[in-house]
Amino acid sequence: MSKQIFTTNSQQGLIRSGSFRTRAGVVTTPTFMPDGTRGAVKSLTPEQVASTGVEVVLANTYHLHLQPGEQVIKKLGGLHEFTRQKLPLLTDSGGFQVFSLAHINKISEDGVTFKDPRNGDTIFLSPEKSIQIQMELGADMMVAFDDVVALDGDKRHRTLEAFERTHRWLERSLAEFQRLTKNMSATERPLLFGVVQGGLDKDLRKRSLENVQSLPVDGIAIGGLSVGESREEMHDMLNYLAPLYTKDRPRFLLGVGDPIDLRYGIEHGIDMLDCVIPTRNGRHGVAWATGDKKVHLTNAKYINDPEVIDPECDCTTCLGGYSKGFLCHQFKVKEPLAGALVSIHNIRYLQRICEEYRK
RNA sequence: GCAGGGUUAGUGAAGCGGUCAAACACUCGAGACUGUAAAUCUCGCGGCUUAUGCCUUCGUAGGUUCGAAUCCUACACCCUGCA
Repeated sequence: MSKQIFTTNSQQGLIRSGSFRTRAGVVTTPTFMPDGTRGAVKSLTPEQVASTGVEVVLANTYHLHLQPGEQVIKKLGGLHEFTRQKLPLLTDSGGFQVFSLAHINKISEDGVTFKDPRNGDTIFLSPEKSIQIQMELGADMMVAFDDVVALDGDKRHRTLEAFERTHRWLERSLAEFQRLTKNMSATERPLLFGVVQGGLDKDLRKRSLENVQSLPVDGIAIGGLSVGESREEMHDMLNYLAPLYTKDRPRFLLGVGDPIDLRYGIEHGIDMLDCVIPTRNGRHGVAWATGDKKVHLTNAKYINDPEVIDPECDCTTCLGGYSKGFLCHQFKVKEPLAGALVSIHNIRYLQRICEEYRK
């Protein structure tokens, strides 16, 4: 049933480079995708985002549904028109909020009831609802609504339950997706990613992957990692899954983006990754420099430093000549420009890593 | 000149006889952050440091007391009334 979506350009062992088509343009892989949760990559204009060379930007169903609501965005022309972002847009399903807001949600087979942490409003998300919202938003790529389990505490016992529920929810997500796209042409139809769960249980992970790959979804998303487990545990799982992927569809590792993990993922067959860390760290004054060295720009030692963050970097911040001294000062006086400049640098740092694997 | 009020660690500001190296906030120093409840959070912030440890601090100098940042005296400076 599933057709060939992904075109491989080169393959070296488990590492592959290629491309696939979305209705908003072609995506080259491996690729890093910054998170624009509320419709903006925090503090950056679409032009600044584009300057980093990234090809896809994320947005979030949960957040945009809460505010301003998908109907508002639809009225204002859809996500692209609304956010002025021309790059292909991928919306996350809200599944991650099942995990991150676990203390204020209630999961049932039908879906998840959240308490809005801002004002206490009750909001309900289900597989169907999530797909409907993503469709209304106008996403080019969407993710099925899944059930994510934390891996660092006493919740691991939920792994089996979440694994099973994620599959039932995927079938519902897919059915809703097919219902809403049945009249669309191939060129206007968005893409749907199914999510693999299973925690740190290899047998569950394998069955989950086989299940997702057996369905006519357009892409395979690996979820439920980087949620509290150790780096070794995460890498072990990525290594285990690597030979099990089919070649016909893009593989998206959800939420992973530390340079070390990014490389590990790509070297184990991953095509796409998203992560908040380059922008969050950027706003918090932490930049990466060649060798994955962390530069804490707020450190007192940088206040007189005339050098750019990384002389080998080709981002607009480094090419623009912004010194560590300038950035240090702007962070200390809480000027938002500093966070924006370092976010650009960090996103570019990750995208450059991806580009190295495309050769 | 007379009468009040005040002077606490980098800053502001609690404390008003023992449990005070001294609340709290900020500044400052360091760190964390992986499908963003995150321009957030954590730790440290007199000195020595392994410390439930020692030493030096609460305008200055004396005094009372077993014990003082806290009470008394003098002095210095600041603020407010009356002249």
